[in-house]
Amino acid sequence: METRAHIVEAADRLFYENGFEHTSFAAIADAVGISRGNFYYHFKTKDEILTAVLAARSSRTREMLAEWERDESSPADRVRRFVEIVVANQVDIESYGCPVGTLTSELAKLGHPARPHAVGLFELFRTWLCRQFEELGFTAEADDFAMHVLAFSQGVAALSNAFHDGEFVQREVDRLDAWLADRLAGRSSEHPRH
Amino acid sequence: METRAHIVEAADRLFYENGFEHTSFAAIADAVGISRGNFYYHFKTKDEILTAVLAARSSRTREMLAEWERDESSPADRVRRFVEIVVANQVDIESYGCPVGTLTSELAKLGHPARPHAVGLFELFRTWLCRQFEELGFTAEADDFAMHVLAFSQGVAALSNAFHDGEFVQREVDRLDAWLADRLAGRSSEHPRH
DNA sequence: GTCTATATCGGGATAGAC
DNA sequence: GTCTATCCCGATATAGAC
Repeated sequence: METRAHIVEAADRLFYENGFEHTSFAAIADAVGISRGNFYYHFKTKDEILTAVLAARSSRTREMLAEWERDESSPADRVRRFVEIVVANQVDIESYGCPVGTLTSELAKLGHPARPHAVGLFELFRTWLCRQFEELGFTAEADDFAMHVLAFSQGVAALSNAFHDGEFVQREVDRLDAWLADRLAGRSSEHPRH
Repeated sequence: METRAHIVEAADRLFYENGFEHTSFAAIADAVGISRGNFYYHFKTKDEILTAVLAARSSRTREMLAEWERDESSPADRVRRFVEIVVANQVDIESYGCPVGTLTSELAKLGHPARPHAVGLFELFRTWLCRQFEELGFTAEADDFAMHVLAFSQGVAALSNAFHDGEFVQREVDRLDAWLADRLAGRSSEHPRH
């Protein structure tokens, strides 16, 4: 039982670092410390383990978003918390890019049936961000703003991965924070709080 | 002689659509209409053809940027021309993402020695955009602005690939155009807007 | 320059012993 | 549940004929 969780954990990391297709069963088995034969007792096909990894990432993401919702009292701070990911995960992103974006892109090129499942990870962030903006009073623009923040994260991650430039990342974070502050400033004049 | 060019052309397209690692020699040979054996007369290793594809993309990009410089008289229009790529190439981007971003990301995960060569494609756009902003009078912020526009393109491409949403793309293009207009309006003023 | 045939290797997947 | 041994296939790469 515990072995299965170990496999998913190792595969999750290897898929992120080396890509889904490039990661062999041997590499996963090696990382866990079991034989290839034993591996097949837990997962019959490579797609099966991909499904398990996606499910694990999905529940981990849900937990993280719920945690942010508990930690940060204001929706604006929650959005800022999301924006900060590119700084908090900077080391990994510089080496391997965004876990969601790179996997979605790879599965798209492979024409893999699990692609929508990977897009579902994007949707978790999208709807969560959307809700934050709705709570801030942006009923009409909430999804537009959510997608804008999501696009920010993907753009910064892609170039952080290409150029390894921490100052660029910080400048973009500051820029988005300023954009957010502008939205909030414009809103309170037209839609005063409570 | 012409066969070599055909191979590079086919490989370029297949690397973009299906990814570098996923593309087999057989698939390239098939697309060109030659046998696998003949293939090795022109390219000895897979890395060799990748180098040729990167060189082809590099010269094609240089030509495109030079063309934009001839077509558009003002630097601002040239930047807008770049921004419009995500609309002009929307169909391909929805299916395969950005050719530069996805290849750079894949080579990073593979730990491939040609990765810096792929990053060089980003640098072509970066320095070109930087020069446009310099010509607009932004000496200090030119590279910052260039990277911001580049990040925009990567973010939009990634989410366009994930969600296939043309309206999102247009909204982001409009948003960046507005940002650019603000920069241009504030440039000669002492109190620039955000 | 182009072909067919083939060597070699790695990875996904299975069988069966313990 | 875990192991070793093995099958099978696809992919890189080579040899040599035409």
